[in-house]
Amino acid sequence: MPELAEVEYFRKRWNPGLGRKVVGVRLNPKARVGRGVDTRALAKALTGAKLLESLAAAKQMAFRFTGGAWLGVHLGMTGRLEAGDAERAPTLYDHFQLTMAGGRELVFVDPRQFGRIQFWQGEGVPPWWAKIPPAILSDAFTPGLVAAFLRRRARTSIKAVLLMQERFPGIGNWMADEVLWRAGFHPEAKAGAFGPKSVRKLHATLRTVCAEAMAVIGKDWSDPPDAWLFNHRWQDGGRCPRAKKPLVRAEVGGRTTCWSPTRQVLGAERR
DNA sequence: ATTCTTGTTGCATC
DNA sequence: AGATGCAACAAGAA
Repeated sequence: MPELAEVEYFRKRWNPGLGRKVVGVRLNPKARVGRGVDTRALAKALTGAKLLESLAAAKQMAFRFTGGAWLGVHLGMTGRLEAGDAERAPTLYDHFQLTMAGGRELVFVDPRQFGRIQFWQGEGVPPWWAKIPPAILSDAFTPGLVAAFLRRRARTSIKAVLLMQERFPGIGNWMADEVLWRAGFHPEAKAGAFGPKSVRKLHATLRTVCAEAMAVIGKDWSDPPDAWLFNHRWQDGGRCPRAKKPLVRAEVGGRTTCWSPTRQVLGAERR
């Protein structure tokens, strides 16, 4: 589920822990979400440390603690963050949990366990945080970067290319479809076929969709307006909110993809 | 019972 | 060497 804006939403769900000290760390040792993590070092560093701030970028979150300790969280497909008190009923999938001074519990829940946690301690920011590519909403994300990337992935469908985190951090399946639908490009168009005008259109639409998603979903998980593709893409018999014609669903780039055949026509990308 | 899934990675192949 | 495609991971939902 979690793409750019959902991740920002979940980041804030741990806000009740800000400024508080960790009094307990629990990682389900059998859970895959802890793969590759030095559990003992993590527990040692976080116990007694104070949570100073949280950050979100792409589909990644970072929680910074005193002592130069950082906890990274990636939600995978089904992960979520929750906060509660001692009254909170545990779920089968509470794989990682921080108990904070005052009794607040910060929990990472993830049934499918495609998500994971990371840990780092030292000066500056963790390497896995520093290497996240420039955000789509940042000045560093330019049409030139998009054009160069599309050239390199020339023979791949634009749908699959938009899902590549190394250039489009935070874009997931629904956002990719939303962008292509709004910009009027067929998901199976080859990335190499995009002309300069189409690259600029794609770049601008990426920014718009990210900004609107952050304002609506990232803010408080409000329901997106019906003018978005989002509300129609999974309904059987769903109709394009602009063309009012039936939407199509098919697998493109290995993922279920939804588009409006009257608005998204192969060839439009050549301009 | 079967097929589906808003993500990523590692590996085989081109 | 770099690009491309796909199975695998796990488990709930329809």
